[in-house]
Amino acid sequence: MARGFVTAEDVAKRAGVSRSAVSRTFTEGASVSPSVRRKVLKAARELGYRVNRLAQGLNNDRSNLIGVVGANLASPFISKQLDLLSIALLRKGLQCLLLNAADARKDIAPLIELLFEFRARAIVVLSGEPPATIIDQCTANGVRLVLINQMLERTDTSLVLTDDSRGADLAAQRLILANCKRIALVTSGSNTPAQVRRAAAFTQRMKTAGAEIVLWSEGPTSYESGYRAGCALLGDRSIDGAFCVTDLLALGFLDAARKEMGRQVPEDLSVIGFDDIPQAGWKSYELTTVAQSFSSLTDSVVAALESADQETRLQVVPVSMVERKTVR
Amino acid sequence: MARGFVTAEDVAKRAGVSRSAVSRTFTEGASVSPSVRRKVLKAARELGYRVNRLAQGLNNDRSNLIGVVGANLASPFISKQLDLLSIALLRKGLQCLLLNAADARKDIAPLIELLFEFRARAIVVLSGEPPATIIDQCTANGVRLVLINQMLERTDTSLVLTDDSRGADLAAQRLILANCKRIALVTSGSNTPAQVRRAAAFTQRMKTAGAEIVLWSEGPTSYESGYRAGCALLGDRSIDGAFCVTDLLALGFLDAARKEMGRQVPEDLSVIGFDDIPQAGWKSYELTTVAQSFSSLTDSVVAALESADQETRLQVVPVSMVERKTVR
DNA sequence: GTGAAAGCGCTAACAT
DNA sequence: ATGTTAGCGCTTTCAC
Repeated sequence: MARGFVTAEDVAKRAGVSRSAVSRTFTEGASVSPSVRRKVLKAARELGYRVNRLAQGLNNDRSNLIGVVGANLASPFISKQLDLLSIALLRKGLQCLLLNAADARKDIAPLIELLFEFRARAIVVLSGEPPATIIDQCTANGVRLVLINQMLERTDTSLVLTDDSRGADLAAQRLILANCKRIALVTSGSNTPAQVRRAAAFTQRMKTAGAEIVLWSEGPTSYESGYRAGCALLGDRSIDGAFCVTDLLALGFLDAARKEMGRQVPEDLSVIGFDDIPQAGWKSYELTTVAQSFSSLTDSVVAALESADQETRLQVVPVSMVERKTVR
Repeated sequence: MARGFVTAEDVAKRAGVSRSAVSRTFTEGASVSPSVRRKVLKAARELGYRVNRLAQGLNNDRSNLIGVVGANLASPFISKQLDLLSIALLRKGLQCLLLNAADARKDIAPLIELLFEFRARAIVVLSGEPPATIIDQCTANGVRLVLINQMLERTDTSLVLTDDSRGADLAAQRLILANCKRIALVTSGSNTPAQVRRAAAFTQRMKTAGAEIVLWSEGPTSYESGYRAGCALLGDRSIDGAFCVTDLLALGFLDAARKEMGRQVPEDLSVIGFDDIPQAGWKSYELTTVAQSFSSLTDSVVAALESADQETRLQVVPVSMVERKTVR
């Protein structure tokens, strides 16, 4: 015992009770008499006792770690999500084991297997989709899996989905209202399920409205990609509207339009984004965008984590149009 | 055994060896013959064996979890740091147990104690300063503590510090070079050690240069605070320069100057920030700022984590001026 | 309500 | 090099 951590046995000795009494005092809903309980608590406080979660977990064959895997943690959207989620988990007495999938992107399987080693209670996937075999293992081992904004249709995972189609539809309607005729649809080369859904719904709606669409889909989902899209597309002066599937793209696009291509927004170009990240509200942009509620997204994840049953819980988080100043 | 995890014993049986043989094959630098090793690996693969880190940790009295505690995870600066750090840790075979101090701010002690319960190998504090008693416990238990941008002077913790004074000095020099006479010094009401150091060094330098300083120090460290500062301060037309101790503040300040107070930047107002967050480079801002290298910051943290000795390792990460377009 | 004892899956002496 | 054994700190029957 090089390290000086106090054990339940130490506490038991000091309190003059058995070690099981100690265990019971720290176990929710175990039967201990008030007097024993008091003695134990006192001794524990004096000694600075803390349960060893490793031993606890070993015993129950599960920790109260929640595995969180995601990439792109520095992006405004993901970081906001992570911020809220980590707070919510802590409040629920759960801990957040964060695995950055930056290197793994395509294959988050090893990350999830690592989480198994820790006997994670549940796993939240912020971005990326795990292979089927991994999902099977989760189910087999009773590890609840919560996927955010993925496509997957299985009955044994929880899905939290933004209402992408509705959002894209809202954007389309607004652009039509602004009387746009020729519209840039800006997406990234990564084509995440969410982006695909947004683009599809938008295209659909525009088709029926009889507007023309110019599609751009290159590079990572970043400010720079949006900027590049703007520079490339806006040479065509007849483009009078744009829907960017992500605010980050929209912000870059906007800067290209104004700083590089001499466009007036919203006078001769209307732009709509998606997500409502904090920067969208900054005075230099005041981007009109489709907001997804960060807090209800987090709430949904937590609800999925807590739900007892193993069945699918498909939760869709609502969107709303936030009007600012980039649409006529 | 409701849950179907495979144990070392299962593997041992299948491979026809003892369970210690299994343990050894999965332990770095243990002596196993190639043939046994092969058999074990084969059996393990077939069975889908994964070591139980909980049991492993219980045995060694330490996990390979690195506790990361911080607040404000959604801010560009912190999220970038977290992104890099979580990647670096994963590469080193370490896991990141993330504790959001949003609720705890003042008192991160309970968070660190929680980390003790998990037998975290080391603790990285992204923001906030733990009380002395907690630091004692870390030392006593051999848990290395790495503090970022804090003030603390103790011999038993690792400190990673940005070269704030040098950075502030660089900013001051640049503003003097731009011939500014009356300068706004914008900081937040939270007055973190880093902010205090920057403000102090800046004031110092300006005093010797004979320039006037108008101090602002209110609200949280955010875009909005910077914006408010700009609106409040720039009514005074004689102010011709500004140093904001954080890019987020600078961006808000900049927007207030241009959008609200009718200032031309850099023509009649020079602005410098600190940090070089991604948004500082966006075309709407092109903020001249003092950059701290995110990657060397991360490298320093990892180095501190890995160093064998318990002694202080004060590492200062260098800064550099990045000239963009907000200073004359 | 309480204590004794078994066992969670693993690693590390200790023998062989 | 390999197997045997003894814990790591905890929870949970099982008697009382």
